[in-house]
Amino acid sequence: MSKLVCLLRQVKVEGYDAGMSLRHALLGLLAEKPASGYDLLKRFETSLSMVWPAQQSQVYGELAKLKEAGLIEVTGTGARNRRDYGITEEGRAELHRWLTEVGPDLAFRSAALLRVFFLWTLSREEGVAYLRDFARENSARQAALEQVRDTATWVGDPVQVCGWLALEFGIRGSQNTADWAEWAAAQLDEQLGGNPGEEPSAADPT
Amino acid sequence: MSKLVCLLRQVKVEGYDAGMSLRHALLGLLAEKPASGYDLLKRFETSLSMVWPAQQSQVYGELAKLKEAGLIEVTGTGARNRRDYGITEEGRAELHRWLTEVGPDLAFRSAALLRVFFLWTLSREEGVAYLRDFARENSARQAALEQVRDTATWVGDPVQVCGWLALEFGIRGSQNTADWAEWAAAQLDEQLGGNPGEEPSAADPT
DNA sequence: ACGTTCATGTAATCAGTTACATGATTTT
DNA sequence: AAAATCATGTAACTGATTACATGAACGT
Repeated sequence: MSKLVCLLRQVKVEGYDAGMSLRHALLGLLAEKPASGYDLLKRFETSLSMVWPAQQSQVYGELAKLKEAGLIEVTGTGARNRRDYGITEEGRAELHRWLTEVGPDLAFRSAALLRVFFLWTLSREEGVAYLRDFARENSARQAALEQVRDTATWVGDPVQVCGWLALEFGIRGSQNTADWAEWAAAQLDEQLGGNPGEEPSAADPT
Repeated sequence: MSKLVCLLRQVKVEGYDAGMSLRHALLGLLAEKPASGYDLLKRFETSLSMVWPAQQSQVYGELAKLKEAGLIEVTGTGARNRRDYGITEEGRAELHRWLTEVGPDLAFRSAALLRVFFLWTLSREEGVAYLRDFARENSARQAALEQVRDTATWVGDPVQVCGWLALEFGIRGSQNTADWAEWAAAQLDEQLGGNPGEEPSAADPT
């Protein structure tokens, strides 16, 4: 087995949260003010899409479960079969528990980074192109997020402040990833210097 | 609707890869050399755990499907019912397609970051504690990964180089996240300055 | 009248997690 | 002989995605 594999045995990753993130995301949104499934859905398509995307069917399904569990309740109805949900005291308690008692969760999945492990199967040109493309995509996102940040003011409202903090994470993360990808492209270009052709580098079969 | 929500409408996130990442991860690992399900499993528990964790049941199940699809084949058997799989030409072609034709995928999920959106429901102390804890966890991971990096040499073998690039991403990402979390804790402390008690800040109900 | 947006749901499927189950081989 | 490790699988369930389906209200 390779060195990297052996060494990484020390750095263990604990499992993906205690699940239930969508459930708590809905509670968090409803803690601000009552809303319908349709309203909540739009939040998942915009502000929350970067950290926790969710589908329409999932949102409506989860709302039904939350109502069943007594964590939210119907607070009003409107035109077109609209139902507004509000968070209950039990719901607020559960949200608080999730935010304070469940330790932070470092787990994440990235298909883009997974591919980096297998870049050696490509030619040098292809591998470098992949990394440069990744860098470009991240820079583009960074620019878009920065524009959002600079268009509004964030002080005052605590709800807005938290959104701004998350946004700033997105900006820094995109920048960081873009920088890394450019660096990695240069490294790959250098390390695989003696392998210019279409042929992927041969694996050492030991 | 709040400003953040409106503004973020511009920054759309395309869906989570074209799925199938585990499938391609297995192909990538087998592209290096033949291995058994058990061998592959250990890779997912170590080097790949940071970017794409996978369970035992999932690995064995996916191997059966890959074999069925003709992307891998049994290349040998050993003691204790062991079967070694090797990648076929079709498998290599599919891996190449995944690495080159499917554009990079920026989507990711983070329960930790999701919680940041709802930190305003906590007292200032609780919110700041959450962020500082997050910073600490990320610094710890950074240190662990740096130790791994500094224990081995990475030049020469292209397979190792790619692992090293991914490892470096983990280090930079952890550092970046830790820095952000410390900064965010300070911001939260400052912005919510006038709210020292146990009481969460009231939401603006407009 | 007609198209769009609002608004909710269901069904089928796939991906991922946890738990259970079994037996062979190697190490102590 | 017992314990640990190697090695594979299945079953039940939860979480997530895609597609289908419907209808009310609003704007033009």
